[in-house]
Amino acid sequence: MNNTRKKSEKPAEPAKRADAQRNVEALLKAAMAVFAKSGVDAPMRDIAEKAGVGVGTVYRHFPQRSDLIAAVFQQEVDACADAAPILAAKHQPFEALSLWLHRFLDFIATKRGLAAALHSGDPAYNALPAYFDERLRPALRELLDAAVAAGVVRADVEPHALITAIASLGSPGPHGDQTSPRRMVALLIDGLRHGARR
Amino acid sequence: MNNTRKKSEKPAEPAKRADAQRNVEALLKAAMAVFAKSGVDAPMRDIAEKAGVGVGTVYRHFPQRSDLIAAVFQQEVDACADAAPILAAKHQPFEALSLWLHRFLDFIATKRGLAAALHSGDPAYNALPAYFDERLRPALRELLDAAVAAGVVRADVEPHALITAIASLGSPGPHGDQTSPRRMVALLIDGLRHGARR
DNA sequence: CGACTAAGCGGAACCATACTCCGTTTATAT
DNA sequence: ATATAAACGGAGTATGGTTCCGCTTAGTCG
Repeated sequence: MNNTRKKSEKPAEPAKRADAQRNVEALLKAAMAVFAKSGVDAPMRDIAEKAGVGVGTVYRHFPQRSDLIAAVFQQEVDACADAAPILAAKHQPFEALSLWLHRFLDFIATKRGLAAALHSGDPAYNALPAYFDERLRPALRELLDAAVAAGVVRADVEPHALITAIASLGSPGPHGDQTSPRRMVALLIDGLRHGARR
Repeated sequence: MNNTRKKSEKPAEPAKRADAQRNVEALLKAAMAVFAKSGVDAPMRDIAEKAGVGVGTVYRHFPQRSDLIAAVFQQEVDACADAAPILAAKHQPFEALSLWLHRFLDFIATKRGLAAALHSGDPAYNALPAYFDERLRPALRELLDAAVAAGVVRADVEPHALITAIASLGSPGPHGDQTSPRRMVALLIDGLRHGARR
């Protein structure tokens, strides 16, 4: 939880100051909370205040609002993807899969307004969907393959399709669906069992 | 093109002044142009200026920005729906269908940011998707039925599904598809011919 | 046709919020 | 302990939404 950097550190980096490091972390945490409560359009001041820093500091680390949003988003995607192997180690294949899908749904549900931001055409978000897919698809594939190997879910479901489906179930969109996303996802998961090898 | 009012006029209306009427029309026209060029987040002042009125006038007729957006949207949906019978009268069934689907695609393509607005959770937009469907589905159904009756397209395609599909092809969304929407729609239309009765 | 009246108009003024700038603070190296 | 440059904070600036109110003018009535 304290370190999301997995890639090799570029030695070119002149080693950030300790307080700067702390502030970046505080900002990400604060932003995550504020975004969840007020949506991604929440005033920057609120985030700065919640993190206990000045707005100047926010802009030092995240020159554009969209940079902050993207950073928070990536952090949460990372957390979600990282949860997959942990669940896989702790549970039976099917249960791990089911738990993770609900975990992913919860993640989507906190994204009030993020879908809107993604659709806004702002080029700052162009890389996000790819990252989204790049991280989550392999995570889900592991879980799915394990469950298929155990013969408890059918083999003809694409990870990407599942992710997309749950994402759209989780965000209320213009389709006016009022049914509980959790129920719908549960239904979807039941569907996975249908036609399993065993 | 000069009259989109189809419903019966409420006699309770105290008859608007002629200049007010003109201004509303000018505003809708200006807003349509500005939205198409700069997206639905375009500054109100720009719209007011383009329409040749003051911002106060905009707010007189459309108290909320979303009211203007909704009005423009409805007007364009009406125009699109009204195009269906005209095309049907002028062309062979398949050609009419194809032309209308492309017409619809063009409509969607001008909606930079509208999808985002719809997803924003603002209750002002809650009624729009229903209106969207209510107007366009019957229009498409006519065209589709005619084409099916002529035996040139398959019979198992739902109007709603087609509308949804084209809408998502037309708006660039987070799926990162870079392929030309026109090409994709053409493909979709070819798909409609597959399995036709004759 | 001219006066009257209120609907309608325009845009200055106000307010909220993104983003910038720069004097001050402070972590770190020597 | 001192130097120094990175980092900080928040006042300041720019932009755009929304309100308010004195002025204009369409429609009416004598």
